[in-house]
Amino acid sequence: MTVHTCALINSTLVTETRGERKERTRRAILDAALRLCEDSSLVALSLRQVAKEVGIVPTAFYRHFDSIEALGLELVDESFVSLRAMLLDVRRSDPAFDDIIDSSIGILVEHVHQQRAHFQFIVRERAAGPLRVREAINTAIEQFEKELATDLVRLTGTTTWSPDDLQILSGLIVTAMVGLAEAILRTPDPGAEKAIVEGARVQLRMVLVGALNWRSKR
Amino acid sequence: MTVHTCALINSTLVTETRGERKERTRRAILDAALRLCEDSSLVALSLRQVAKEVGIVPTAFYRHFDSIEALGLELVDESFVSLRAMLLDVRRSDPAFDDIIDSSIGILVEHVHQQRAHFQFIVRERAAGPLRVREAINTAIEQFEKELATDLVRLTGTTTWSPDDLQILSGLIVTAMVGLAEAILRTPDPGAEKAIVEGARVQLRMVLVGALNWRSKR
DNA sequence: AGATTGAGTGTACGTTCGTACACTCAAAAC
DNA sequence: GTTTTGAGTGTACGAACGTACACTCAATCT
Repeated sequence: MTVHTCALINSTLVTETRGERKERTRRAILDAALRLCEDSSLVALSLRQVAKEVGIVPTAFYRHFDSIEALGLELVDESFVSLRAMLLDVRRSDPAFDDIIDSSIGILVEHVHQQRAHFQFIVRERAAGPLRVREAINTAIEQFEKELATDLVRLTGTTTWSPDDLQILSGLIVTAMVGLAEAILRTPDPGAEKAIVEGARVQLRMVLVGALNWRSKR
Repeated sequence: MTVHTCALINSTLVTETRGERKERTRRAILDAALRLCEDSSLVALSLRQVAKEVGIVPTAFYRHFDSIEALGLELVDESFVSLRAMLLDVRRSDPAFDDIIDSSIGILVEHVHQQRAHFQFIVRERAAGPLRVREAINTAIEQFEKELATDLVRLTGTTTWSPDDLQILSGLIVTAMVGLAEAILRTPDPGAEKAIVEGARVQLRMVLVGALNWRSKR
């Protein structure tokens, strides 16, 4: 004589397929992990903390990830989706030539604020995460450098620049932009942030001046 | 009827004052901590691990530090002694003008190898350490930027450069050099490292070209 | 309608954690 | 020579850790 209740799971009326439900929990785990390691690191994050935050029992974690490290790799992928969205924004906007810097930096700053947790995760785990996570992040950043290098070809024309030098310039720009993101993330005061962003603009202009006067191959 | 043995402590014949002995243990703790957090982070380092590594009982840790965080702050100070030694080397060497870059980078690379653990510690904990540790590291790096800025005055003459722009240029150079140190630390292969160092040289030259053609204040 | 599946449960384990407290015993102070 | 001091010991605790194992029970499959 089972009472056939219209089952109430997680305080939501269910017309949810099994897969949807699983995906929802999975998302909750990813979000909880991102939130919990915000002021420490993946390497100091325990499976039990995550489970408690999500509201599941510790062993249920394994239904979704093999380990915290595997979860971390997933977060890396997810974070770099944010970054790619940013790059698309940058490429889509097609400002006048001497506005490229201001425009790009503006987009970066906006994305850092909107995806603060993702950027913070990448910056932190790049230096301190589990080995595989660090590797994944650095591979992705190298990929960005290569893409930026090909973008630069379009801007400069390939005449005076060797591919090597383009790659190196690209690395310099990426380093500066990562540095800007880091600086923003560690600066809570909006006033100080404005100064930092302005400084980054000037830095990129300096690099641009250097680039325009550069002659490859010597 | 006490046997008056010539006491053997830590397998060393003792003619050690009490203070010396304490200092020795303290050093052992600092070294052990630096070694143990090499492939994780301070935030994942336990007092018990450190104690076991040193060969003392966990509670004895408190005779030297209040907490892992306090130990971390000490390691920051210690690490920056290494960095200051490097800066002294850079300033002491007084190469021909267009060798400044090569010379400075050479010194940096050498110090990164010789003080690998310290550099790695700073880079990792700057991003992922306990709040106070992160703050201490960033304060010290900002200090470096200011010092470099005053050094740059000597090189450029203050005529065409505003103080602000000098500070900004200094920040760019420091960012690039931190980036170089990070890249070296994550690159085990000496061949790949050579390419990275060469890239950094070119980057600095690009920045230098930009600087030479820069005109402050627009 | 009945059998299968699998996300989530509950209990239970051996470890490790930080820390409290009472101790030892040689160096340092008197 | 006696007292004091303090680095290091030893035990003991409750809490958190990862994980093994047997479970439930609704969605899905047949």
